Amino acid sequence: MRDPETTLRQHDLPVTAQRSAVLRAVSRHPHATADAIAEVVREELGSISRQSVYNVLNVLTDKGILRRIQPADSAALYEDRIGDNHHHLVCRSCGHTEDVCCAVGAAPCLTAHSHHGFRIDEAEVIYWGTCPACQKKKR
Amino acid sequence: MRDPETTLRQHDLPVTAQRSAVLRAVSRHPHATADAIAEVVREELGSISRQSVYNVLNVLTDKGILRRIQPADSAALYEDRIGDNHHHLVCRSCGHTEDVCCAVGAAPCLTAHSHHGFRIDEAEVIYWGTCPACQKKKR
DNA sequence: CGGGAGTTTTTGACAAAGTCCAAATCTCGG
DNA sequence: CCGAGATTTGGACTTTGTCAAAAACTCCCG
Repeated sequence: MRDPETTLRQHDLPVTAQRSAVLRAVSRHPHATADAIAEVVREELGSISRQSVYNVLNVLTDKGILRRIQPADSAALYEDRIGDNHHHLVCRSCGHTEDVCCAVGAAPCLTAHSHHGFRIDEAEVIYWGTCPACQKKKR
Repeated sequence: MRDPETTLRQHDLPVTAQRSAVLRAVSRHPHATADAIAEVVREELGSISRQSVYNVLNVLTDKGILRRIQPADSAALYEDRIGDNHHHLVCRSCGHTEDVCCAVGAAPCLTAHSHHGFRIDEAEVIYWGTCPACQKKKR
């Protein structure tokens, strides 16, 4: 992603230190929670209010600059990588999350078509499992 | 599903009024929240504590008698129908949820196989869209 | 460069959904 | 019918997030 200030201006958003720092934090820590992002931003700026982190994340998500994912049993996670319709792989025991491109090219069952009269606009896929580190621990 | 008492005994769980009533409530109201289930149970039993509803739902979910789904921006929902790997269709504006059998038989991209060293045990799919009722309202 | 209108940020209260814990109650085998 | 062990209850607490009003800031414009 290009630098935060340019990104903000392209979307007609006033540039503020908080917004730039949040963007940088998300970019460097994909799949971080709002709380984790706040901590990273504090290292850069010294301080930021909890509410501002939420304000910024909400605005950026609404504008389509960030993507929010909300796996079960976890706070919302944010990521930088948008527009490529990738999915996620989440570890049941530690929550570690990784990106996954759909294994099968066209993914026929995920095409947005109509069912039950619904107008479908997105198919969200989460693969649940156990990450390598947690597999080791259990043994 | 067979009657609640039989189901409980089959899983070596002591039969209690609360458990039976919760099972009946979920069976008759698929995709209900813990709160909604509590209300239904109160109509049957007169009262039940919030904590008991959670206790029962957790035990039943752990035993595999119920399935819990947790769509973004919603409390957890519970359902009766398990073991057939169906997916869900959720309305973005009213939250209404319906079951969907995977449109394509074998759903190749959802087969549990390994990625990044993860041991994958489930692929969860949520289709997001607008239900017929909400489509009408917007026009 | 300075002023001001309109946004953002901050602070602090509040809300929803669950969990934790200890005491009271209930279930079920003997 | 008894008692050990499991379940239910009530109340406090936690986490994640939102609301609202006041203070601070951004950026346009002269």
